[in-house]
Amino acid sequence: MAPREVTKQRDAEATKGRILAAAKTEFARNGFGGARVDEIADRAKANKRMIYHYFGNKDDLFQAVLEAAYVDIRTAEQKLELDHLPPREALEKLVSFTWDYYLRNPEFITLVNSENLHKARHLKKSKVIEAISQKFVTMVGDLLKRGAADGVFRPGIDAVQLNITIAAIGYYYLTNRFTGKVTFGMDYMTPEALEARLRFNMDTIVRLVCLPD
Amino acid sequence: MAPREVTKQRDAEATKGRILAAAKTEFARNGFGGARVDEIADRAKANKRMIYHYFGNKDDLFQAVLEAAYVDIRTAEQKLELDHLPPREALEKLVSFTWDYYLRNPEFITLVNSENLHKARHLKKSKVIEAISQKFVTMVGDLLKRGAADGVFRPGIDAVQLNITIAAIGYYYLTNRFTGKVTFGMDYMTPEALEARLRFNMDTIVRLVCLPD
DNA sequence: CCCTTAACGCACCATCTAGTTACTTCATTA
DNA sequence: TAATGAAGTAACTAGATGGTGCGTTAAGGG
Repeated sequence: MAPREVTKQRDAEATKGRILAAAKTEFARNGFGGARVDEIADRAKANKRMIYHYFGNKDDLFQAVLEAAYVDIRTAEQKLELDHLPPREALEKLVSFTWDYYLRNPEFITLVNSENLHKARHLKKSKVIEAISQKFVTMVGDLLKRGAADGVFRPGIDAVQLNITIAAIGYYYLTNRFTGKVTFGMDYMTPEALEARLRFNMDTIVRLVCLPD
Repeated sequence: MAPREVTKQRDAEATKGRILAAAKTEFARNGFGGARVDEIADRAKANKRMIYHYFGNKDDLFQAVLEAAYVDIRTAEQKLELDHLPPREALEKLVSFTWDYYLRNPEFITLVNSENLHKARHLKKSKVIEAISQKFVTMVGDLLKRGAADGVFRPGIDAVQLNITIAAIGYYYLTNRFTGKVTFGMDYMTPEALEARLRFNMDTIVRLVCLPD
């Protein structure tokens, strides 16, 4: 008889998955220091002992969450297939993808912020991250070369600087929306505000990269 | 006989100042949650009791630190006197000032990050911040109007969006330099890297705002 | 020179928190 | 079906942490 997956009472993979998901939420909400292991256990409907059993300690759990988050965004980026599009459309797709990703995965931003507060001490230990990130830089570098060859992009643009800028103009807007609301008095998250920001960012990048026609 | 300021054994203002400075360092280094009140007391060479005497509790102390930080940057901005310069030079001055301020006041960035993690709950309670921030938006708005009237800036640029972008491209680079080093493999803080980033950012903003000549 | 006020210090508490010990229960397989 | 190992649980600990009670001492006015 086939194993009844549905009503399995003990399922290591499922428990690990629930812990990871709960940890992501808790770490994103409170940062590494502010996150509580007990809270993660409760949210995961798992016993705290299981966290230590599967992940070792709080630091290693955070590292696992962070690695998964990076793998997720880098994987999504690879699926963009920018080389199938004309340069300018590819550039625009990259800008709106980055924006949408941050919007749909708000945990990513907070996790990265927390990790930078700790000087990337978890990410440093990770081995998978560097390789997949390098592929992304290459992808954007290839796009820039192609656009320049086609005479639609300015030549000589640095791929890393451009990547940083595309990330920055979306990321900063979203992560600093709370203090931003106090200082500028505007709601950052209305559909109109979000749309206006994407338009502004698109304009910024196109003016930076494209040659006037 | 004149009071001997030097050898004063009890000095409320001086103690308050040392506590505030120590708190700024500790909060910036570890975030609100990670900061330790005992550590602040030690660093300030003050008794922990004094912190609660002068500032009430940890939250109120953080609020005081944050307010001081915002007052500092907004005051420095007001001293720029952008209206004494031709529009394009004024714009460039604003970009490099923002960059330099973040570089010289790394605590500012970390404090703001921590405050946003907590959804600006301290800044919200503050009364002084909104007013001085509004003055800054007005300053940039006036510059944009003047530049457009002079025919050197594109008309219709939103002052708040521009402010956010100028901040973003510097702020993001600096706050995410640790994870950035792991993912992109470059040292963000060498003099050459810093100079290259400022040049790139200047270019980004000029292309966004100025009309081609 | 005294006396009130405020700066300052010590020792302590209640609570929280990462991590552990010792145990029970289920699933698989020989 | 019995054995074995992994999944899961509850109660606990040691140390940290924000916050206080209460006593002491310096400063400055009268």
